[in-house]
Amino acid sequence: MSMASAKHLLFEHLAELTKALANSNRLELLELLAQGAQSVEVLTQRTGLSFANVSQHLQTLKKAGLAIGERDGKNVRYRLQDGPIVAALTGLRRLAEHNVAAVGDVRRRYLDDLDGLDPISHDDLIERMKSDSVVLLDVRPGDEFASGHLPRAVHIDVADLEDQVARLPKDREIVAYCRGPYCVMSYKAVQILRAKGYLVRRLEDGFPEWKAEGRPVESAT
Amino acid sequence: MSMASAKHLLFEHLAELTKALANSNRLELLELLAQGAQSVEVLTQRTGLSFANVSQHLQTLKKAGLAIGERDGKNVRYRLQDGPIVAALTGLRRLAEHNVAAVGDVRRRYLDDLDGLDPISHDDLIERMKSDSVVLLDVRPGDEFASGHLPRAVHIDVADLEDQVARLPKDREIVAYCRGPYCVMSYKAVQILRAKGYLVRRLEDGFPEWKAEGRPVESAT
DNA sequence: CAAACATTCAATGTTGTGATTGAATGAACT
DNA sequence: AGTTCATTCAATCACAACATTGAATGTTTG
Repeated sequence: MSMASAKHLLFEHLAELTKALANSNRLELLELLAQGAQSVEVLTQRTGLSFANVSQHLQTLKKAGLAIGERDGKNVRYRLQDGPIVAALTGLRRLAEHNVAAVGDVRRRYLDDLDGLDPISHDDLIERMKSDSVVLLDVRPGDEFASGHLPRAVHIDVADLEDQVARLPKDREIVAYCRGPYCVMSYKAVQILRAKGYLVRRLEDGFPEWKAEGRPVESAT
Repeated sequence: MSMASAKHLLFEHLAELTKALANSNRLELLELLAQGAQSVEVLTQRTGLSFANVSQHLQTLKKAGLAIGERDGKNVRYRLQDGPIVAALTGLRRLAEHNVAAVGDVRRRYLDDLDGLDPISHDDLIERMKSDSVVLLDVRPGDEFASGHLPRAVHIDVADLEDQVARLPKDREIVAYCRGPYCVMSYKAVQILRAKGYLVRRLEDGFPEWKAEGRPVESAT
């Protein structure tokens, strides 16, 4: 094999991997898998696709080395393969936001406008955590919180936030987070809390991105 | 437009962008464009594809907002659009090296074995540059060096290295770099120099990646 | 062992992508 | 103005990707 063809082979492999990512349904599945392992059934419900179609896309992801399926009783639970998958997706997302005007637009229109304040960056949060000057609020569903969350985060499902708002202090800033940059739950939480007079901001991105950067996380015991 | 469909639209856009990347020929073109602006003719020569085919792929890249074509006299010169394109590609490349065993293999077999020493990281190089304890060696063709290079880098085309080796000091470590992680020129340079008793290592990745990270560069005047 | 269930497989039709060809454009030079 | 050259466009064909359907597999439960 000549040097030139080896190089060409490399691009072929890279293209093959990229093709596995280049489908809106698979991107959505990957975002869901980034929250934690899920059965095909749950993924079918959340995406609204047909059962067989979800299974087929999962096979594609598996072949590309992006996802793993493991039998768990009657179900097969899929999860992300280890590795820099979330980092690569974040790179693509940033590129899309920069280059495709529509992407930035959609996000601004539907999400940022709900907020109005800049989200807090990961680095800034680390600083604030050192001085213990913030309270972290995880507003994802309970099972996702259980499978991993930011250190010392308080968990209140966004659906229960109105009722349980008293668990949060008013004298410290609250940083809310959820699944990722397109997840609306933390936006909603900010809305609710701000209406009640809390000092609250969103965390940039969400839990999967935080974890992918190798930052500290903890799991329910 | 409901919230759910907005989210779906987002994945659609993201998939569209990713599709533009998901082709080996376009990935190769992007790598070439990352070196600097090129005419269609030159790109045709370097890739070995047909003229019309290259043009067609370039249109695809343009539509996706990845490349720009500008008339320059008789020729149209294409270059990368501004933005985090190289960063996104680096993310994909790292993912491929991690997940697709063959990619790492090919690279090791054809490149790393030529070297044997770990490349120096960008952060480490910044440190070494502060103390002025290294000499940077740019072994790319002259025009690419002219359109941008690392600060105070010495330029010797790898083809002229044997002849001009005397321009390099033997009492300081040399760090050679070229186009990127799959570029063989810096490997070759290391081979040549090491055979002559120089203390030399490769820089991790190459010029486009360095620049994309926002690290200091300079251009010929 | 049979029934129920979750998942995968195989076959099909439709649509999209990539390469090739030759014609069309449009700037520069004579 | 007409010729030359680089590039793009339009038409075509082969082939791969996607969603759908219904049948097949394999696991738990009674």
